Order: sequence, then C-alpha cells, then structure tokens
Amino acid sequence: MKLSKTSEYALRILSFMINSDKQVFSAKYLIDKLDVPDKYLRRLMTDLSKSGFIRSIKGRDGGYVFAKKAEDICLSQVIDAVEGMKKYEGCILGFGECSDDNPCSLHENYAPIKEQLNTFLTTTSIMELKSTNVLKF
Amino acid sequence: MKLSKTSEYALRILSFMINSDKQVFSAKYLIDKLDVPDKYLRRLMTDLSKSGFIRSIKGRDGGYVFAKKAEDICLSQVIDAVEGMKKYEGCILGFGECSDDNPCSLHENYAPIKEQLNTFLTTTSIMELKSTNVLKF
DNA sequence: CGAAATTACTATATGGCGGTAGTATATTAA
DNA sequence: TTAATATACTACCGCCATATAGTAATTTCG
Repeated sequence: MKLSKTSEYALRILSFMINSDKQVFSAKYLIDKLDVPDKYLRRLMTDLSKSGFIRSIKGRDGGYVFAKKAEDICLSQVIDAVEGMKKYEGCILGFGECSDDNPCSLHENYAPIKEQLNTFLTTTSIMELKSTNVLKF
Repeated sequence: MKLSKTSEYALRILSFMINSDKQVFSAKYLIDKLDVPDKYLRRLMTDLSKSGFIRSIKGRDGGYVFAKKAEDICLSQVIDAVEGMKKYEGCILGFGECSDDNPCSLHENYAPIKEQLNTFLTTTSIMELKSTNVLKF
C-alpha cells in the first residue's frame, strides 16, 4: 500500500538527512540531491518545521536541522503531519462505527491486518530509514 | 486503511444484492435502498457490467443481475476494476523496483504486512459480505 | 552598509475522484 | 403503436493533492 506522494517526499527527505554527515541542509541542496520538485519541497520543509520535526534557520547560510532526535520521530507522526493517518486507521468499508462490538462484514478478517499495519507505523522510527545502501527513489 | 469511495460503493451494492432474495435490481431500487448518489450509482453499475461482474437488462422491467457466481468474485477483482490495485500492491515508499532482492529500507518490516493484505483481498470473495445483520453504511 | 543567499508567504495552474445534469437509446406493457 | 420505464452516454462542476511562479522577509559575508 502506497503512501501519498507528500508522505513519500517527507520520508525521503528525512531519510536523506539521517544518512548524511551534514548538520544543516538548505532547500537548494536537497533539491539538487533528491528528486522532489523545487517549490513543493520548500513548502513541505515549512510544514515539517511547523510540525516540529525540523527547525529552520533563516538568512544566508541558513537551512534546516533536526529539531528532535530521529529515534523519536516515528513514521505515523510524519504521515499524520502531512497527509493524515485517518485513512490508515479507519474501517476498510468506511463504516463509521466499525469496531469489535459493532463490526462490518469484513472486520473479523481485516482487523488483525490493520492492527499490524498501525503497530508498524507507530513503532518504527525514521532511524529505520538509515541505510548503507544508496538511496533509491 | 480505507478503500476509495467508489470501491466502497461497489462492494456495498454487491453486498446488498447478495443479501436479497430478488434476482433483478433496477438502479432506481438500489438508489432507494442504498446511500449512493443517483447518477454516480448508475455510472458505477455500467462499469461493473463492463467488468463482467453483473449484466444489464435494458428497457422496461430491466435492471441488473449477477453475471457470475458471487463465490467467484473476489474483493481484489472489484477493487481493481473500479479504482485499481496498484496502490495496495506497491512499495510503501513508492520505489518502483522494490523487491526482496532490491529492497527499500522499510521492505523487510513491511513486506509481510503487505503480503497478508494482498492475500486477504485476493482470497476473500464477496460472499463474505453476506450477513444476517442489517447492512450499515 | 549593502549585496547575496536563504526561508516564508500568497496566488495560481493542473489532474483525478466524487458527484450532477441532460439527452439518447432500448424494451415492454397496454 | 405508443407511452412508460429502464439503461447508456456525454459533458460538466467542485474539491483536494500535487505542482509552479513571484514576491516578501530575514540573516550573514565582504
């Protein structure tokens, strides 16, 4: 299951920052290294700043730095900040009140899978995106 | 994880048809019973006909009937017909060539979950939507 | 200081999904 | 044969995600 393009971009950027020795990353530098559209990346960086994952430094020699430890940023937080987690948490048939007590006809079979997905997203930090391999996208 | 609204509608309609004693269902009747917008349902029924799940009968006293056994229609086929299965089958990070041999940094942890999801969708027929409970939506 | 480099903001395309409106076409009951 | 009932088709609109363009504001190096 694919995330939204915006979530992909966000994770790709944070992943790149983790895998680099640099501390400060200008938008220009990230655009040069990653396959993310110029203005879209800039706006996304502002969003990620407002969400508290990174911090912006204005002016000449400015850029972005991590605002918290990468170990403390989990996938679901990033996804929730840029596209929302609702679509990954809800009932597969879209029934508003689907639950163990009031299940839709697929609930019994699907609930365990959804549970695993949500556990994965909420317990995996972006440090998992650190890799010795070259980044691909 | 939620399906597209169109997939929801499609499964809701087929589910309703399974749970009824009727054989032929006019669009007007389905619209009256289900919470699906008039013209949107009509267009969707045409799509489901073209995909071979149901068959249309034109003219007065016309409507729609199943074109194949409900046991032979699985969830993934319906989803694929109306919204496509790509987003449920692809790499979570959107890497085109993500595989066991050439994995993205989340592949190892996410692949088993994706596998379960796809098995669920491809092995569950819409007969699973038959229920003694009242339909909810 | 002042020019250069950088982030922040606002406004504007673009494409797809969900939804609507009107018309054409087909069939049947009377 | 004709009116009624049904599906099929085409065109359009609104919203949201993605993407682009231009300008304003901020900081630092020389």
